[in-house]
Amino acid sequence: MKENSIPEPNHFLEEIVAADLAAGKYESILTRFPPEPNGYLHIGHSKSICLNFDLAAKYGGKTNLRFDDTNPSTEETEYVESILADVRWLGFEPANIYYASNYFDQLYEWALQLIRMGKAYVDFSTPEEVAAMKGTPTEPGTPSKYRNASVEENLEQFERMRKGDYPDGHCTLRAKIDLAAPNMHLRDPYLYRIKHAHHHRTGDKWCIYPMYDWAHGQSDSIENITHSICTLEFIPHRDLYNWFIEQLGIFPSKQYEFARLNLNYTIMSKRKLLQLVKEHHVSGWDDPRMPTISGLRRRGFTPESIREFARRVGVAKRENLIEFSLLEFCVREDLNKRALRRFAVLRPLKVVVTNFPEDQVEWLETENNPEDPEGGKRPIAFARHLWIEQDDFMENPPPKYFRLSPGNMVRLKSAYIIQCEAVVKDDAGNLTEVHCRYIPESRSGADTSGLKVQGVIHWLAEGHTQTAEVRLYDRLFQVEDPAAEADFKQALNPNSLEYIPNALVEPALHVANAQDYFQFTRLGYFCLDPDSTEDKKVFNRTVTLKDSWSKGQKK
RNA sequence: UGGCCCAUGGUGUAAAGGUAGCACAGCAGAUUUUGGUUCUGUUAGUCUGGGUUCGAAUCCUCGUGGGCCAACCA
Repeated sequence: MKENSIPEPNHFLEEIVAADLAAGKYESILTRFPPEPNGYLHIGHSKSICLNFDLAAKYGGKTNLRFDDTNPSTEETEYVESILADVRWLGFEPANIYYASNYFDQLYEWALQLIRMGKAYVDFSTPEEVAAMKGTPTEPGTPSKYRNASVEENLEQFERMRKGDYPDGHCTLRAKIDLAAPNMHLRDPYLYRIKHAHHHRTGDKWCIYPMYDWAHGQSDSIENITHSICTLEFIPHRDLYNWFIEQLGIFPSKQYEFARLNLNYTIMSKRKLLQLVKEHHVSGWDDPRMPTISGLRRRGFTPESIREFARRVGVAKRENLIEFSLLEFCVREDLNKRALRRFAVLRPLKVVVTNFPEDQVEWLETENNPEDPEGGKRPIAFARHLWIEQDDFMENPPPKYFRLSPGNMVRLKSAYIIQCEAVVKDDAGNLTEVHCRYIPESRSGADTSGLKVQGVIHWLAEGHTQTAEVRLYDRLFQVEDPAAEADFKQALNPNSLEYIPNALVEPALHVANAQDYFQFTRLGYFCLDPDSTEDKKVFNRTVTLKDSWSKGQKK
């Protein structure tokens, strides 16, 4: 690649790649996304996925997906499948799909090599003993009594570990590095532990499994990964990463670290997300309130909006807590352009148009998407009996209330202007009907009435509706940073989900497909939930529309 | 009190010794048959103290604040 063809970098990792390319250090770059298949991917992972794939694509390289499956007790095939599906849904296709477990044989050979070099030993100390012998950050560690066993002895014991002569936890293989190192990770780290567990890929072939540090850098090296990008908490591991590669004399992959994504009002810990699932605080990993990719997908977020979000949050090394409103902005921006407009009345209030004939239906039309000139129009029925949103009528309105109230006029979108003449209440004093007259000369597109009204509301004609269930979501937690709470579950928002079992929607929604994105006019963006049946559709609210009215009211 | 990483408006992120910019959020206005969209304007920032320099967000340094590290997790 010629120097003048190297794209302009936009963040420090791109600068590193651009500089490496300019210096001729690599002909092309290779990155990897290395999830552990012990849970579903979340929005934080999407930052890492976009970073790795986009970085490689921008600089003419490729990206592998590698499952970091070195711990059989927490990993499952279900997670492998969901991760791959999520990566693809986001719009990325890995150059290769690999597993760290593919390299178990090689890793084992390298462990033997390290033992022969006198740089690894089998230790029969208990975890507590090892912890004590590690010292503290200010005091050096003390050597284990097994540290100076002969190469032959270590080879023999490691072979017995591998053969299954010992129960779980009986001993470990440790690297012999530096017990006085200020970096605690260099104080003779564990390489292998015994786990008589069934592995999702290798089955029962092994009863010893490599630790992260022993597996990760070498896996990168085997694949010739040039830039191994991980999060900040792995910074102290970098010395170890380099040490192993140097000792083995293998391809020198390099590790770089960036700050992971944090989103306010939610959590990113897979452990905690698993807890929410297992304890049924949510319906599953794909509950639309979850920050998982599958949850966001079910909620109605588009892959494009998530990629745009990942681009906008930037890449740097300082800790951050991104505002949820940025994600909302990204999805609204995308959905505004593509979502089909439809009328839906969530909480119906009956309107009787007193001067419209009882048995007549007038067919009007309204646009499918005002942002899309090619979007076309659809017919809507107008009749004497209508439904409007309860929120769109107030008997005693505050100042600047533009909707319907006694004596006031409002435009029924794409139809007529109506004026409220009377309200009807039941014996208990509850509002049951609003009586209005319509202005025949005010028909949309043919308005000769000369009237100016400020409010425009959505509506449906009685008998020309379908009943649907609508699910409204709010933030899952009521505090900005639930992870900082003593008990994050105490911070759960009890009102994060509201069911509206009998909302009215226009008949056109009967043919809604799972991949459709809708805007229920004036209410927000919605999508079809997989819980839908032929008889009853279920819609999820992705996000509300921006609402400068209710915002002003709350003040 | 060992080592490492970090510090720019409310939130993110640029500025590689030379006018502190952009986005989101906020506020105000214009347009609008979605109180949406679009457009315009606007509020608000270099953690503190020293030093180097003609000139410091940037380099050095004393602090301060935040984060990470002593799992048979990744």
